[in-house]
Amino acid sequence: MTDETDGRVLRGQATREVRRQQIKEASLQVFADRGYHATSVSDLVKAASVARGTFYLYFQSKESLFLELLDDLMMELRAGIKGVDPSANAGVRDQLPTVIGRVLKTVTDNRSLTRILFREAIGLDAEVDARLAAFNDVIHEYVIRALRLGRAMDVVRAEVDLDVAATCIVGGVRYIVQRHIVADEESPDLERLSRGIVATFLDGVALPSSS
Amino acid sequence: MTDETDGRVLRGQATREVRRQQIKEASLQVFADRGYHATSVSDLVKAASVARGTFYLYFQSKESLFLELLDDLMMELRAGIKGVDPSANAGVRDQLPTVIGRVLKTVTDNRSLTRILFREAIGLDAEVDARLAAFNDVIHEYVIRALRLGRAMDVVRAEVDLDVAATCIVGGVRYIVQRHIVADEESPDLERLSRGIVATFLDGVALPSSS
Amino acid sequence: MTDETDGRVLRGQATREVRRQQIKEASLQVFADRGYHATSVSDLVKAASVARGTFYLYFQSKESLFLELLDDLMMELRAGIKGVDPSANAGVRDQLPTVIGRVLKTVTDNRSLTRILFREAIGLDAEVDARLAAFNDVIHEYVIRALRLGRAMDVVRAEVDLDVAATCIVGGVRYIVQRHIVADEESPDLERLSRGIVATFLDGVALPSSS
Amino acid sequence: MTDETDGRVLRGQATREVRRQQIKEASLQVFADRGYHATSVSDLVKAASVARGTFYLYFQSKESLFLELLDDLMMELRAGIKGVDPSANAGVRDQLPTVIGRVLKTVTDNRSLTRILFREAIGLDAEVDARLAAFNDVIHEYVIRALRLGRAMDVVRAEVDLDVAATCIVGGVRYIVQRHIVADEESPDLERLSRGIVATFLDGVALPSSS
DNA sequence: CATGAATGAGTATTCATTCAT
DNA sequence: CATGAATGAATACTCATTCAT
Repeated sequence: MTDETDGRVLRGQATREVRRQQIKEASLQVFADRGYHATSVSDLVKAASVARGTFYLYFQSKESLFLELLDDLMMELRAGIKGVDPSANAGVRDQLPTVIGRVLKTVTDNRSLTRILFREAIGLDAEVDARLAAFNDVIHEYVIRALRLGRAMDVVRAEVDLDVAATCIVGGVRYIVQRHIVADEESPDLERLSRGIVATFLDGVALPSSS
Repeated sequence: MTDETDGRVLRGQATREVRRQQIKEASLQVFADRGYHATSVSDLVKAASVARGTFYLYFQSKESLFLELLDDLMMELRAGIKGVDPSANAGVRDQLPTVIGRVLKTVTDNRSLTRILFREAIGLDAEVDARLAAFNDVIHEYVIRALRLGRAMDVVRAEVDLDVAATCIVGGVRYIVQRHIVADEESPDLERLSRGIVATFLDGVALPSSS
Repeated sequence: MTDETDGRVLRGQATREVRRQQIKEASLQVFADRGYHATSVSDLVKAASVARGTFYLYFQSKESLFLELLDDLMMELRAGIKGVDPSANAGVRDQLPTVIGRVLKTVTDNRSLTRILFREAIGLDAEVDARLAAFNDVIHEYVIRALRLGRAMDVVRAEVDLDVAATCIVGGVRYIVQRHIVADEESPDLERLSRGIVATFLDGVALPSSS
Repeated sequence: MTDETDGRVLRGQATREVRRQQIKEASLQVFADRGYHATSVSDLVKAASVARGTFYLYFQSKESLFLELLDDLMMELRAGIKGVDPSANAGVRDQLPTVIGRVLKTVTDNRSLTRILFREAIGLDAEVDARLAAFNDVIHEYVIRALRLGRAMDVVRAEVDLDVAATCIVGGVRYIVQRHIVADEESPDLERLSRGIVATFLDGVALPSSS
C-alpha cells in the first residue's frame, strides 16, 4: 500500500503543481492584456480552460493569485539584479553595461509580468503597495550602496548627492524599461540601451569643457 | 432671445461652470485619497454635496470626469515645462536647476492630481493610456529637442544617444517626483533635488579621470 | 424653498417607509412559505416586485431583513402578553382564559411571522439565537413571576416547582400554537384551546381523589 | 456464487456497514455542533476521515444522511417511550415519574441527536417536515390513548379535553427537554424534572380550594 | 436645473455532487 | 472500493447610470 499510495500521492502533488502553473500562466497573459480590474475571474478560468470552482481549488482569490504573480516577478528581478557583484573592482565601467543588460534581459523575458507590475500594481490595496514600496526601497538601497562603494574606490565623484543620483538612475532604468520593453516594441536593442544608460549616468550629457 | 433671456442664459452658464468646478475639486480630493477604483460615484457626490443625478448633469460618467482631471494636470505640467526657453543660450547650465525646480514646483502645487496621475492613471482603459502616452511623448520630444539644441550649441556631447538619454532624464525626474513629492513627504527640498538632478544628468556620477 | 423642500423630503420619507413595509410584507410571506434558507434574495425581490438593487436600498442584507421581521413578531407577542395584568386579584381563574386567548389571538393574527419564528429562527446565527433565547427567558420569567404572585395570593400550591411548572406552561402553550395555529388549521377554536390550557395547568388531568 | 464468493460479499457487507456507522457517528457530532446548514460535506468527510467520493458511496446526499440520523433518533425515542406499559394499573401516579424520567434519560443519552432534532430539523424540506410531523403525531396519539385509558380507570377527570391536554403535556415535556437538556446544562436533575412535570400535569398548579 | 429612488447587469465566491484514475 | 480533483449552478451583494418628480 505504501509505494502505490506514495506514488499516487506524489503524482497527485505533481499534477497539482502543474495545474497551478497552467492557471498562473494563463492568468498572467490575461492580466497583462486586460489589466487587473478589467479582468474577471470568468476571464481567468476561460483562459485557463478550467471550471470556476477549480480556480478556487488552487488560489484563495483573484487577488491572491495576482499577488503571487507579483511576488514571482519581484523575485525574478531581484535575482537578476543581485547577480551583479559590485565589489569586482576591475573595470567597473566596462562591467556596467553587462550588468544593466542583464537586468533589461530579465525584464524582457518577463514582459507580461513587468507590464502588470508597471501598469496595475499600484493602488490596488495596501498589501500590494507595501510590498512594491519595499521592493523599490531594496533596489534604491542597492544602488546607493553601489555608488558609495564607487566613491570609496574613487570612481564616483565625491560631491554626488547619493540619494538623488540613485533615484535618477533607478528612475531612468525604469522608464527605459517602460518605454522600450513594456510597450510592445518587438525586439529592443538591449545592448544599445544598456550602453546608453551607462554613458548617460556615468558621464552625463554635457561636454566636460562646458562647466 | 431677449436681453433678459441672454442674461439668464449667461448667468446659467456661469453658475454651471462654477458647479462643475466645485464637483471637480471635490472629486479630485477623493480620487487622490482613495484612488480611482476605490472611489464610487457615491463618494464623489457626497464630497461635492450634490445629488447623484446632478453629477450626471455635469459629467457624462465617472470616467469622463477622471479624464478631465487628467487633462487638467497634463496641461498644467506642460505649461510649467514649456515656460522654459531653451534657446536662451547664456548659461544653460546655470538656468537648468531653475527650470527643473519650476517643474517640481508645479508638481508639488498639484500634488493631488500628480498622485492620481502616478498611482491610478495607468491601465484604466485604452483612452486614458493613449492620452498619457501622447503626453509622455510630448515631454520626451521636448527633451530630445533640448538636447539636440545643446549639441548644436556645443554643450552636449556629440556621441550621446539622444533618445536613451532623454528617456533617462525624463524617467529620473519622474521617479524623483514619485519618491519625494507624491509620497507624503512634508516639504521636499526642491532646490537640492533640482541641483542633484541637473548635476547627475549633466556630468554623470563618475570621476572624469576614471574614463 | 423651505416649505416646498420640506414637503418633498417628507413625501420622500413617507414613500420610503411605505416601500420598506411593502418589501417586508412580501418577504414575510416568502419566508413563511419557503423558509429562510430556501429563500433567495431573488425570490424576495420578485415577490416584492422591486429590482435587486432596490432591496439593498432598504435593507442591509437578507439576514438583517429577517432579523427585523423576527423583532417585529417578538415585540408584537410581548405586547400581547404584557397586556395582561396579573395583579388584578379578582377572579384570576376566570380571567386566565381571556389572557391566554389574547396571546393565541396575537399569534393567529401573525401566523406567517409565527411560522417563521417556530420553523426557521433557530440555529441561523448566534445573533438570532441570542435574541430568541432572551425572548424566551423574558416569557419564562414572566410566568414564574405570575406563579409566585399566585402563590402569595394563595391560589397556587406552595409545593409547586416554579421553574419546572413555568417551563411546562410555556412549552404547552407553544406546542398548542405549533400544532393548532402554525400548522395550516383554518380557524382554530381559540376559546376551546384557551379553556383547555387553563384547565390543564390549573387543575391537572388527574381526579383529585386519585392522589 | 461459491462459498468463497459469499464470504467475500458478507465480509464486504460487514465492513460496508461498519464504514457507514463510522461516517454517521462522525457526522452526528458535526451536525450537532455546527447545525445542518453550517455543516458542509467537506466538514463531514474531514470528521469521518474519508474521501469526498467515499461519502457518496455510502450516502446518496448530505440530506439523506441527515434524514437517516433523524430516523435513528426518532426510533430511539419511540423505544424509550413505548417501553412504558400504561396498562399496568397499579399506582399510575407512582409510575409516571419513572416513565417520564426514562424518556428524559433517553434524550439526555442522545443529546447530540436531540439537539439536531430541536435545532435544525424544522423547515429543512417537506420530506423532513412530514416525517417529524408523523413522529409528533405518534407521540400525541400515544399520550391521548394513555389519558383515555386513565379516564376509563377513573384516574383522569372526565371533563378533560384530551386533545388539548395531550398537546400541553407533550409540549411541556418538549420544552423541558429544550431548556434543560438540549441547552448545555451539565447534568440536569432528571428526577426533579420528572417529578415536577408529573405534579404539574396531574394536579395543576392551583390550590384545589381555589376553584 | 436638481433630486434621490430605482435599476439590473455584473462580481467574486461557495459547495454539493460527479467521475476518471 | 477508495480517492480527491474537477465541476458549474447558484448565491448574496455592488454600483454606475437613468428617470420620474
